[in-house]
Amino acid sequence: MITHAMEDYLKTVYLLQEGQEKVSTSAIAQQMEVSAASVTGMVRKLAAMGLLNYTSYQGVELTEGGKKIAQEIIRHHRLLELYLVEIMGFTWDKVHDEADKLEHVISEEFEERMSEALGHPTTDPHGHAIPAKDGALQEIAYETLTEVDAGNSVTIQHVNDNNPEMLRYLDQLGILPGIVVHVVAKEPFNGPLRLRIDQTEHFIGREVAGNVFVNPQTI
Amino acid sequence: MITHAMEDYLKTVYLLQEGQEKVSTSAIAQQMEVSAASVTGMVRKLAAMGLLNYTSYQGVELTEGGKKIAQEIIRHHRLLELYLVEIMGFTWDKVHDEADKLEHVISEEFEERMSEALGHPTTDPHGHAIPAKDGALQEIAYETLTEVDAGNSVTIQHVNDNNPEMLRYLDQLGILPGIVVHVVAKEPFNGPLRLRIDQTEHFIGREVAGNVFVNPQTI
DNA sequence: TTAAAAATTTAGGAATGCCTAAATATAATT
DNA sequence: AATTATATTTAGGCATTCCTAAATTTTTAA
Repeated sequence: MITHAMEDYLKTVYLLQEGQEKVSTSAIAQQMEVSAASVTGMVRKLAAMGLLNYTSYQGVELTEGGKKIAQEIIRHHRLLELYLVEIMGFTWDKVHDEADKLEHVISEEFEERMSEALGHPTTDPHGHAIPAKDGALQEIAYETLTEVDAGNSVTIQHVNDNNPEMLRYLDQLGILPGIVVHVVAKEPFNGPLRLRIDQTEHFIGREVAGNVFVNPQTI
Repeated sequence: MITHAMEDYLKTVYLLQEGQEKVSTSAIAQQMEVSAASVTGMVRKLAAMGLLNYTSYQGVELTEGGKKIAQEIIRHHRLLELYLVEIMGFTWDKVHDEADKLEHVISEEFEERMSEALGHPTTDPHGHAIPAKDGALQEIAYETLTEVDAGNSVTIQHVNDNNPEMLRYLDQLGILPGIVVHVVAKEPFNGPLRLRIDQTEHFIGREVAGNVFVNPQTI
């Protein structure tokens, strides 16, 4: 039987797994804000269930079965986020926490009816891809704004969704998925980035910039 | 800290409490499908938290604090049921189970946005009253169809929502809240009831009739 | 009123999921 | 290669929520 906690672990491993193949227990612990010891215990259980492969001290890797469950939960989460914004009128900073709770309890029918109401969407309000039903999610490892050299224009792809305050700030600046941003300059010593969006200039710090993922191609 | 299990206990006690003042542990156990021993344990904990009054062997009674939490959960449940039917297109037999899971995890904002989308409704799809925010729920103890004498007409008030199969059956017959039913006859030895709804006659068993609550007043 | 039946509680235990502290394995550095 | 630092696991515990079986209290009935 899959518990909510197990679903959370599988989701976390799935999202951390992008790029790398093996995920360390400490990375999981940090992401989930639980102790490393707790992760070891849970990972053993999930390995015994065949949902991931685990070798002591070597990290974990999801099996196909584990991936399927993770994708299902991520689909729930992202559909919920979009539904909350588009249909229910939530602001985009509030939906992550709400979706984190709801993702574990909604039925397949609930999922399907949300998808229908939204016209079977493919991205959530923060720009993350919504996995298709039983379809893999292949998110490209975009670079963040901090990595863009001055003088280049980029398109915002997605932003991290777990910090409501930062989301409100980004919304205020108009830094939203799909928007084109020109990086005018980057101040040295981890100084602010000077951005131009639609003739308006903004200065944002490196921490914020590191949470904004962009498409390197200029449009 | 209030857990989901505690919320379920408070909700159950609240609904059982209507009419009587004290609720026995065995009644709670039967309703929740857990052992009587489990109820004793939980009831002690809830009493220690000041959410209900409990005397050994004498049953329990919610305090004002306990009532408030119960009402909140019942409001969630019934708003969810109506939202699922009216906005999301669920059939009325599916919404009870979905609402039972969701009622514990939705935020106050989610509750408020549902209420708004529904125009601040006062009854759910099965005819149960939706408690107002911080408002008491006073459900009159209606009689069931089994108690109506032959020859009388009654208005369906509400139906029990926990048996999907029975709900589909009632829907098929058109036995829905607000509908007027004439009890033509009642066959002896716990035999069927002969009903007339809009010129059409139906025969239903006593078990079903016992789950249909009606208003004794003829309209 | 006393014995039997029913209801309720107590005792002891299991599963889940988290924790801290101590032990051990791996990686990095001199 | 030895030592230090870091990462990971093991051991032992705690809270929650359920269970069964045995003991106790209350109710019912002879």
